[in-house]
Amino acid sequence: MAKVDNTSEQEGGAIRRRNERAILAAAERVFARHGYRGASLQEIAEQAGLPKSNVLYYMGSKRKLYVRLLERMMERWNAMLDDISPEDDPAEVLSAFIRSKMQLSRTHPEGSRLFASEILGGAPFLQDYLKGELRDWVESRAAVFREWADRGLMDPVDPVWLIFLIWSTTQHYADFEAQVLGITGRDALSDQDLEEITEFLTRVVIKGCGVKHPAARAEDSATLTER
Amino acid sequence: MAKVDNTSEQEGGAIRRRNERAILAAAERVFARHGYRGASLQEIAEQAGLPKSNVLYYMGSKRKLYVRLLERMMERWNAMLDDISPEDDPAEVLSAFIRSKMQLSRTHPEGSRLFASEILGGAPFLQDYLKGELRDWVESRAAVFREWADRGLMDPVDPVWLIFLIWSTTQHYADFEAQVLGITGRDALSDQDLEEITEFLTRVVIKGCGVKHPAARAEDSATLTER
DNA sequence: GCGAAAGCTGACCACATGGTCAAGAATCAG
DNA sequence: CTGATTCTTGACCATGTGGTCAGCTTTCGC
Repeated sequence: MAKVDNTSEQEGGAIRRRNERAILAAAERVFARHGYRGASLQEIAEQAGLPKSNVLYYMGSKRKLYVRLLERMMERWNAMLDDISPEDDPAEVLSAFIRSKMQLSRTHPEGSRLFASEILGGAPFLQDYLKGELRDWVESRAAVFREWADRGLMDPVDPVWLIFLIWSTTQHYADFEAQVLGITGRDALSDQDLEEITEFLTRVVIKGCGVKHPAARAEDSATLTER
Repeated sequence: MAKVDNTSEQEGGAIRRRNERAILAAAERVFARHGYRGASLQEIAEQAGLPKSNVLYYMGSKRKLYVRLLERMMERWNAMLDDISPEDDPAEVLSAFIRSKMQLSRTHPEGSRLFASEILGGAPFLQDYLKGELRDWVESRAAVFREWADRGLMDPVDPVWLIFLIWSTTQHYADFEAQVLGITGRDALSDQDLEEITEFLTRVVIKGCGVKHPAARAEDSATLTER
């Protein structure tokens, strides 16, 4: 029957792993570009350098392949969701937040676009994730932001809108890459551009939300116990 | 032959206008949700309450229908691109900029998503527009922003990144509506929510870019000749 | 009222789609 | 070496796709 349970990551022989990698990479590109419906297994197979039957053999179905890609992307996303506490320095947390999200757009643009395409289509596969895990995560962060505001460490802005601001601005450089390149007249954004943008966003967010003394972390955490 | 040149807007009889409206509205929804390839004329026809043949009769082809929708959206976009000059008050211009873009997301979410889907797919139909008209428009605005920075009316931020920030944050509430609703746990965003978000974004942008006294426009333009 | 133009639409076409399957080829554990 | 498992793939299928077309009805100017 040749069925394989996809529970583990490192399962299967070398051949399987190699082919699955090729398929997943190709599929991510094609799904990102054309959406779930618009993507065709034929095109994915061609970009992976395999016959269509082979794609079905490894992935089972178009739906399973798509879901697997989404899950992989959510894992990447979760990987950067380190917890924070009200004791942390707001400036540093926000800065790290923007930087890591920006790097996700940089290192996995296709995955970002895949995610965007899914949401754009009404999130038929991710609805539960959005209303569950992700919502909880946002709420927990929002609570910390509010605490900071209460302590006078930043302006009392709505934390959720702030998170959306950071998500949208960083995601923009992956999702709207074609627009960014067309308007700036470049072939690609350099590492330097990305660094510049990251600094710009960080600056606007921190200054715009009235975050206090961005470089006073060491003092703060040191004085915490003293007070 | 019953061919019609699409050059003018108000052409055709009442029947034609009514059916075209229904088709365009349905097509905008379907294209926005599934992308160009993923959308089917069958589904568009059903949502418009017409047989598929009728859609082809009015629109000629899937491609022409899609292009027409994009052009309509670009017209809406252009409609809010009133010119600005370095003499204007930065705070007021940026505020109006954010507000009008936010309203576009509000009044035409499907159109916004259609546009997003096109860009996400690499802008195969809009490349020329991006590299031409839109780029020029951005450049002209950027020049004004730089002038403001030179005059000390705002921080010397890169105007292009600032424009992208505004675009992405406002567009977000149309394109990622599913995510926003899922996370906030609402059925829809109210007018009040939108107003709140608009004020938040305006505040962060203006404060974050160090724009001087937002409400001092009259003075400024008055004192300009005196100095 | 009449003729022309516009509107309508089911039947149809070539082609692409996701998916199945059977039969052979390659690999690998013992 | 051998038997079993994994891998490979072309042929095939039902269904859906964008698009054409002929023939019909409706509308409208005169």
